[in-house]
Amino acid sequence: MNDKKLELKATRPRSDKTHQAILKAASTILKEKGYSRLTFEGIARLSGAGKPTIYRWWPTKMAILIEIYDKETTRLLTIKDVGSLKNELDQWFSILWDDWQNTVSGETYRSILAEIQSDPKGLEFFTKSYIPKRRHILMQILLRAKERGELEGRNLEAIIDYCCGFNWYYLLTRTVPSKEAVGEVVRSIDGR
Amino acid sequence: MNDKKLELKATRPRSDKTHQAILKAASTILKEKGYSRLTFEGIARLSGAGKPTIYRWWPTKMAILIEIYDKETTRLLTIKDVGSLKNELDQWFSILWDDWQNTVSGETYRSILAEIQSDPKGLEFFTKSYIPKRRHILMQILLRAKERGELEGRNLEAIIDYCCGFNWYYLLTRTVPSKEAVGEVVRSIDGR
Amino acid sequence: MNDKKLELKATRPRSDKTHQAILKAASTILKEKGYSRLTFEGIARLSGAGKPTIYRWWPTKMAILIEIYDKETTRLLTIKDVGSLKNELDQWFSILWDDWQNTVSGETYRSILAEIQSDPKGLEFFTKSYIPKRRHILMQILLRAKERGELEGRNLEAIIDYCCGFNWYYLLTRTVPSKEAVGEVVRSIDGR
Amino acid sequence: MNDKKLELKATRPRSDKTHQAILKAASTILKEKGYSRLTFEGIARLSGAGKPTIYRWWPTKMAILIEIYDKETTRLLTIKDVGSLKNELDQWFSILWDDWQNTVSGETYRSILAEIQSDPKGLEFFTKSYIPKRRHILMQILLRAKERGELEGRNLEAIIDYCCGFNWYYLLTRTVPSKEAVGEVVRSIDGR
DNA sequence: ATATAAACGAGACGGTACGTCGGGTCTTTTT
DNA sequence: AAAAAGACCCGACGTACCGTCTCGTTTATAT
Repeated sequence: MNDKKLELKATRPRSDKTHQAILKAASTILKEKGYSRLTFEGIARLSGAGKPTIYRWWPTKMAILIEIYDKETTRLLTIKDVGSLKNELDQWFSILWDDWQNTVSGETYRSILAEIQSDPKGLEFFTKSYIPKRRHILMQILLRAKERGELEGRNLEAIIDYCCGFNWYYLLTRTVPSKEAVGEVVRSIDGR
Repeated sequence: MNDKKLELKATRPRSDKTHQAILKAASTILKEKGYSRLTFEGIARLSGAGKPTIYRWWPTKMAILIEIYDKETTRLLTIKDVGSLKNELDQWFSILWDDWQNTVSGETYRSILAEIQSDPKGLEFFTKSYIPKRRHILMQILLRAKERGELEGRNLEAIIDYCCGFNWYYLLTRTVPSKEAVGEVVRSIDGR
Repeated sequence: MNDKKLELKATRPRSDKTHQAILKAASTILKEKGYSRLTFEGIARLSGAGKPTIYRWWPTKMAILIEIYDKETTRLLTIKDVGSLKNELDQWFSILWDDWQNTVSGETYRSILAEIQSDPKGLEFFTKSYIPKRRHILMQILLRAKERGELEGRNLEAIIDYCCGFNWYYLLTRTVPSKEAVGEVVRSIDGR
Repeated sequence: MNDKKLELKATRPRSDKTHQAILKAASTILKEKGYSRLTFEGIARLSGAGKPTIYRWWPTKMAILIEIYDKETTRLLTIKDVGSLKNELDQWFSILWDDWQNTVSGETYRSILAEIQSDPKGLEFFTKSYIPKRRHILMQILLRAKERGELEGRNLEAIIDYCCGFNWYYLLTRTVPSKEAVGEVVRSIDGR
């Protein structure tokens, strides 16, 4: 992937302009029309790219969605150690929902969850390659807490399951959790 | 709806045979081909019914899915008071996952969650009319616990949120929660 | 085909308006843009019909071409017995080329000949079912001459071959035979 | 074209290997898949050449077809004077059909005829530059006969028209003329 | 028993989108 | 400077479903 430059070929390079135009178009459609109107046809129309060009680089809708999502959410990858489980969890929820609410990333993630219900390969990729990366962030928070002596005897994976599930529940019903609701989840983890 | 009998007309009644054939066909397709292959066209083909007949009674896919789901899950509506929060929660998780795993209801519920991502009216109906009924079951369990003096100062709605979310998380990734994972969730509710 | 009415089915009848609109559109495109621009896509666009509707009734381009051609050329089916081989042949050539030049039928027939070069089923249909009908007209002229004692010992099928071939040669090169050229062919048949 | 060598430049010469590979590939596809599968894309794939290379040297499919056809049919250019119109015509038909049947040239010529129906420039080239060369062969036969006193008052061009037409008729319907059919044509020319 | 009106199967219809093939052109590196 | 090769935009392919429509047939009341 990163050693592409090593296998030099005499060939026209991929057009970055087109690449960006396609992502932009997809993202725009998601924002303005929503997932149900996100079609390869429409992306091609709006971006000015040809359908075959899109299929060449993103064989499934999932692939496009993932790339859009990744562009918007690099912030999440680092939750600073602030010495308190509660604070770090609050920060995690806060950053996540700030993103999901204020950018297209919420609609994008919702779309990914819909998409994997009808695309087995997408499901495979998402659960095997994508989710772990994102669970990892939360796991680090929990492990730091453990080092501090908290979370004795707790099943950290299960905690992550219901934390994520909590978020998915709101996302999929197009609602936003109240501070109190988030507070309850955090309390259920750090035992008050 | 219920006063249909009052406006008597000389008219042919709805055919129950066709009604059942359509539900059967939809359910079969869900089981054998999955959500992505569940189409009105296919249901009509398999059931022998005409497409307009299906549209007359179920204007959206959601309507069919809900009816299929309801047929399979009446059991869930009653969790007996066994005097222990932990036991009742265990029972709730156990019955739910037993259903989802061993009948078509898991695939059906998963399909509903996918469907509401692209059907605003379906989302409206599901969140306003359907989810409350199902949250109610869990709420009763929690309220019974509260009467026993447990769950002091807890946000019961939020607890239900992450309980359901936990289930959705597994359902949508086509996995099944381990006993340990369920145990962790239960523990997080009843505080060990 | 003609006893369709006997096997009555309760179904929406084929829309004649659409049927005619499609033929009209195809014919217009042929006339204005030529065979190379005759596409199902374009016919659908111009006629306002859906592509599937067109494919339902005319599985190949050939089928449309044949129907267009038939609409324009019923005149040819009857060459009157005027008592003279030469006169009847002249009449045949004259009517045929009058049609081919002044209506879309020339372009249509040319298109058919191009089409059968890449559509084996079209070729099969055209040679087995269509050409014979049209050769028959010429054959009747020759048989009438034979009854009058002309064309002794001649291979009538071969005569038809080169008569038709002569016409195809001009049609395919987008030229029109001169009177002298037609005269020469006629002379070669009736032996001056 | 021939003074290319005069404008010597530090330039890479056209690769004859590639040139031959392209013709070979085109010819192979014609033989094995037929005209409808003869595409620039496919030729590039099979020959290993890039599409632009092919377009540089053969701007249209016609150009490739002509070059393939020419490679196979140099024999035809000389029909010996054997002192008899009938014999020379027989020889002409015989050599032509022997070629068309036993090499890829029949499929090639058929393809050219299809191609000119959708390529105006190809038609122009074919009728103006190519057909005359081939008609010339037949014309020489007829002129020799005329010198011998035959074909008095006949329109030689028209005779060539229907001779060629006769051949095209069979070629385009993927049939082969019988000896009797050819005999009839020859008889119609030399008047028995 | 008979008229009536909705329910029904069948499937045609105008559409949208699918995923793919091929046509020509462009841009880059290699020779 | 030509060759080579893959990327590109584009148009069309033939198919699957969508949701609506128009048919002729069936059938349980309501007269």
